[in-house]
Amino acid sequence: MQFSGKTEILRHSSIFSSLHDDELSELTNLAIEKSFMPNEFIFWDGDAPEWFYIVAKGKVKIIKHSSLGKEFIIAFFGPGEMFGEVAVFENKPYPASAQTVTETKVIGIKREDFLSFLVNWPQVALKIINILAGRLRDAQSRLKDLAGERVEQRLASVLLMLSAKLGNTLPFTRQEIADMVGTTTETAIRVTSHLKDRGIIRSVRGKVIILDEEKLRLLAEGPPRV
Amino acid sequence: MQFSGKTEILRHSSIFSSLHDDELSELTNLAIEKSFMPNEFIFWDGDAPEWFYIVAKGKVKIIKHSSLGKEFIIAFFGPGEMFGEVAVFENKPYPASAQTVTETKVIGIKREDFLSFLVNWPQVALKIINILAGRLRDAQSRLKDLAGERVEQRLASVLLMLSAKLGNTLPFTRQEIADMVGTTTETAIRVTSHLKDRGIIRSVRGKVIILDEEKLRLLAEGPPRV
DNA sequence: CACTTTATATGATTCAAATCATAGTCAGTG
DNA sequence: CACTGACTATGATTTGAATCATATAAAGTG
Repeated sequence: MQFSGKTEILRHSSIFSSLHDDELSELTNLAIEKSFMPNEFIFWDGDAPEWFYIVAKGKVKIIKHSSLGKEFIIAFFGPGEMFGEVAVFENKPYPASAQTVTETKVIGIKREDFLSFLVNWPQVALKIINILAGRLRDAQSRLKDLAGERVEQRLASVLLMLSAKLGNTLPFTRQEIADMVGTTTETAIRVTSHLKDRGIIRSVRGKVIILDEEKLRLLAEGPPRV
Repeated sequence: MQFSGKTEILRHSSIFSSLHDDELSELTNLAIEKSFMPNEFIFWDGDAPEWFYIVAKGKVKIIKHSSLGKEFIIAFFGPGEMFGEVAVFENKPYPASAQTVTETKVIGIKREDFLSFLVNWPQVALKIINILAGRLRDAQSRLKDLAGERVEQRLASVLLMLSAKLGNTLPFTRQEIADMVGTTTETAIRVTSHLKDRGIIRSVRGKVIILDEEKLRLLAEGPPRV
């Protein structure tokens, strides 16, 4: 049996890792590979939910635009992570847009093919439930932050959430951080500068390096009770 | 075969409606009923995820508190709706608290029992995926609103979301609306008064009645392009 | 039925963050 | 290697909404 790159990618994805070779090759037959340049859109908010995706290579951001055009970043996804699933499982238009950040390859599976496959593989369904639950947890935590916390706290929370996933070096510009935190670029710069002055982070062009996770956590958890 | 109230509740719940009598009675054996007075807590943010719940009667709100104690309402759930699922599926502490609003009865199923049951009933798993996807869609839409829209728009969005589920008469106080919108009670009162003056809603103590859904939708979708 | 509590209402003041403005710096490109 | 666009930086000003302060009205409660 010979495996293409597609199979290997699926094997290492978060939701299909429990499948064995023959199941994987069945799935591979349903999957196609697509390549994108940086900043290309994979789908737009409102498009019909034709495809379910898994990132093979690169980085994808899921975004929504406010009524005035301001961008809000819901999530970044890297190799092995699924996206587009909300639309596919509900059979409603994509609720957000997916745009590449770097040069990116994705695996796409047609909605109906994926759903039929899912019926026969309950353990994949359970894995998906697990991932959706995690994403819901994150979303609810961010909702609370956006509704009730100050920018500095929210920014600290976002940095912590990212570092839990990516480690201490976070490859994001202040603009991207602002769009995740729900603030402006200027304010994100001011706040990160302040964190830098206090020795909590180090800041390079296009990167933020967390130096003192403990202090950051204190910040995220509440205002300093002076 | 005789069915208790529990069975009938499960039969009419969103996730178990596809099950047949013997499956339902199997499930009923795992389920217990609990009753709560108004404003009682069913679980607290941070508790161990022992139980998965379905509302049998009454109304439950899922809330998170900001670092300063401000309450944010993630959702209200009524008869037939599940809650506590995020914690159960992730096997991590509940990410929010569940508090009754009215006198309430719930059906509880032990985490392990429910997960074992789920393994054997893929169609229930698929239904859960569907519901989680819907909740994630809502959460992401609210994230965008909180990050980028003004209070009036956010409030309009929340009213629309509620009316899609509950009809034109919304049984919530301004305080509850404020806690869903992510604003203060005073501001929620000011904004709803303004909507009332414009004939978009009617406002009674503890209730908001939507009169002009179309105008409300325009408000929610963007600032009037003057 | 007096009394307390909860909900609605509205004005005055403050404040965090957005907006507006300008400038320096680094990276990639022809 | 000059040039252009993206990124970081910082000051000045404005503003939407929070906060603080009262007041009235409706709903429970002993």
